[in-house]
Amino acid sequence: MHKRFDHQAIESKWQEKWKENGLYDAGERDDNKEKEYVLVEWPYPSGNLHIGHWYAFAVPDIYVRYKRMLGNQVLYPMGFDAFGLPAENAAIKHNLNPREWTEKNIEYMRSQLDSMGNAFSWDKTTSSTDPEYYKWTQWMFTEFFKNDLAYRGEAIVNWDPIDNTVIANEQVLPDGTSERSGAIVEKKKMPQWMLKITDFADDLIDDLEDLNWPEHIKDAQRNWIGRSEGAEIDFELSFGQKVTVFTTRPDTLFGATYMVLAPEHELVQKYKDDIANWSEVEAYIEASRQKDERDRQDNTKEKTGVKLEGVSATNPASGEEIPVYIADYVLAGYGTGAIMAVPAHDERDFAFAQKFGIEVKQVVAGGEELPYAGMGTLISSGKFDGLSSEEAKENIVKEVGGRMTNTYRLRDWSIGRQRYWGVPIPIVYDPEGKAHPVPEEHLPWTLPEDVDFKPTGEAPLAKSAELKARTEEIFGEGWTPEVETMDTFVDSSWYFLRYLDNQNKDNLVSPEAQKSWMQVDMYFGGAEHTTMHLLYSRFWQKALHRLGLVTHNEPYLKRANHGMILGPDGNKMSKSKGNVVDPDEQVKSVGADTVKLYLAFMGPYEDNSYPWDPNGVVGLRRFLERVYGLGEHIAQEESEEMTSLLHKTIKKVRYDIAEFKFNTAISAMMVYVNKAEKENLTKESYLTLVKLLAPFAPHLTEEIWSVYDLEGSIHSSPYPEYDESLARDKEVTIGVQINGKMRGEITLSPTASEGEALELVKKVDVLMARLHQKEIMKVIYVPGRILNLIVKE
RNA sequence: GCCCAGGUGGUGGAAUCGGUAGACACGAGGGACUUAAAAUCCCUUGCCUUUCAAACGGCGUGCGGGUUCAAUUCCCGCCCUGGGCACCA
Repeated sequence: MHKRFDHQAIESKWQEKWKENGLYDAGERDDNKEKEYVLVEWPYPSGNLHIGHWYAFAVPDIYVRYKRMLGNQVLYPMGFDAFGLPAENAAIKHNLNPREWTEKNIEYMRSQLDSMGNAFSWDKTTSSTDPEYYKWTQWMFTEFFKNDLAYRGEAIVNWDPIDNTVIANEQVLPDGTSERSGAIVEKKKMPQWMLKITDFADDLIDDLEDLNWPEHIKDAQRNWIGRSEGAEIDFELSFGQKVTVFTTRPDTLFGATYMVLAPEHELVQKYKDDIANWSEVEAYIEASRQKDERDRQDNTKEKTGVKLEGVSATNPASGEEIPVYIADYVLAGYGTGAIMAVPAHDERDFAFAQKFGIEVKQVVAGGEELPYAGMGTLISSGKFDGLSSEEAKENIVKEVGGRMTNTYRLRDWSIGRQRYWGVPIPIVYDPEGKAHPVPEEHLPWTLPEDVDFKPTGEAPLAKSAELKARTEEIFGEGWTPEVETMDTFVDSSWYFLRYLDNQNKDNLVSPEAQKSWMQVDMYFGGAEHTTMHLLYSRFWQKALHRLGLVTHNEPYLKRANHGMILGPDGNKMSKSKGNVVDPDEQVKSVGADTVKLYLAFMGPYEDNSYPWDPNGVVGLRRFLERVYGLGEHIAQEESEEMTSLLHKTIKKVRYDIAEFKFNTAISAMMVYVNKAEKENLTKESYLTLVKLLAPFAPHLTEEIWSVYDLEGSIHSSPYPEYDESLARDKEVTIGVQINGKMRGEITLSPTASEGEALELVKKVDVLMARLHQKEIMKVIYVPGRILNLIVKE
């Protein structure tokens, strides 16, 4: 019989008590305890908690509580990533200040987060919009500026015409639309604040080696950074100018029969007087500029380009004169923006050469037909004939005075945003237009309030009289403020540091606090951050480390991505589809413990999506009621099997939590409860079960703990240990195969001998009938696993 | 095209080292209790053949091969789904 409990009364009662006692505060670091820093991605305060937040915060809480009960001092902080466009857009819509809107949301979300009953270290909380937080965001930016890691550069940027702002490469989706607004991204050339993430490209790849991250996440980062190993080689143009190309295949240099410059290549404009067909060339440049990024990247389209009449280049290996083209299949932003084209050994060059009637010269023997892009033996390459591609590479580069080098897909991170609700970039310009960092004494360089922030494409801070006056007052007449704000990914690139020392007025984080808590031991978060947040924050930490501002070179030791909770129909939850599951309603009807337990039970906590099943939730509620009702099965004694099963269960639950396999941990406890209900169990065993369940259902277990009048909180009690000898089976049932087919089973000690096993077979009629008058040729016996009898048919 | 992850009952999933495939939960079917319904309890539930019932029958972890006494697990070749990258030289 299930025993119902009043989850609303129980949950609010314990949540209040825990809060009163500060039970989960991280507190002062106690060096007698091992530390564990568990991080989850801080939420944007949209004003309403959704089921994804539950999945992201309540399930890791199982691990957090488990670690606490193991005796670790655990830091499990929560804060708010509160700058960004939604607040600004909501403020425009409701005609109020983004700060008001944000603060109201934070307050409300805080109460929703409390209803989860998680063991958050609220004493360490912070918010990106708190001036005491963004003061340090700005300070680090000025340090980067002083050390050439932040710079103002003319760059081709991604312009989002809906949000009216620049966005970073990482924020453009593969289909050329904006990750935020969905707008088709336009390319614009404009001055931009950039961070030199490319300086760390090699470190960002190489240091992955030592991280305990899933391989697929590392792969995705390596891919994103896109290191390719090759060489830079100089070609001389007919009017004496040198052009450098990048190639991964210097071994094919003798086969380079033409050269291509990107339409945006600076030399094209510079030497327009030398180009005989300039008007045609100019028209092509204009046309390719008009194409949006999607068209330009569509490699299924026919190649286009224009020959630069009157211009030629010299192949430095063969000495041959070769024609020069501009074509938009060569990208200005990658490599050197110029290529040597080898039609015989590159598919794209081949297609282009076919169309324009350019010579195809094979220099690598290998494939049956051209173009052949593989490696092979060199031919028609002068003194290099007969060498393998690999051998030839460096030799040829040396011969022509080139240099081996790497190039990367990764671009510097553009962080300037032409919007209001963000961290002001702490830069002022002197009357000559030179940029200066705002000195530390004037930080935080506050976000002005006197701004009409409706998006016009122009940065809203430009309209602030206060900011302008402030700048002139501090720096002098004619000085002007920078009016852009920072990408919100900057805010979240270092929040894990501020949590450690959230009250520190003199430093972003003290070395002592870092020594106590760094690095993040376990970082749970969404898969969508693999090439954005995770890459940015690794860069940030490395940049700080290079400047000697932090103690560690990498922020996160271990990482697990989780997936998404889908609507009951299997689709992504959305208001328009009407498939949104409201966690508040669920908490009200079945309770926080049940919601958490259900989310943990759906499947392993990994990058996989699960549909919400309204019936499934009920099953977990039933389980909790059975645990609650199990108190009525308490007896003076219990069977040996019950004791053994308990120890097996403890072993499995401990193992599974450590592996984030919360689903099988729960099912193991279900198995135990199912059996205990049919028999009896001692009070001691019952309370052991309750402790085992405590990380999964913190409210109900605390309630049961108090009913039995036990000291303190269950969540401060030690997690159950198991006795290996009791957890071991005395008897096991194993399968018996005849010629590899399962034909029966026998029950015996896991250490029984082969002879004993064969004796037992004789007692099984079914098996004996099969074996009748047959000779056993071979016996395979794996104790505790299988008995396989090979007979002559 | 390249890189990564995955494909198991009606559903979510389990099988930790190559050793009884389908734990646990949901759903479904049958029964008990009830005036009735809900809740709860008990039984059945991978598929197929034959059967009153069944099995000591056959099949079965995307498909086709292979290794092995034994394969969801290892190897080779495919197909499909999801994710990342992509005119990146």
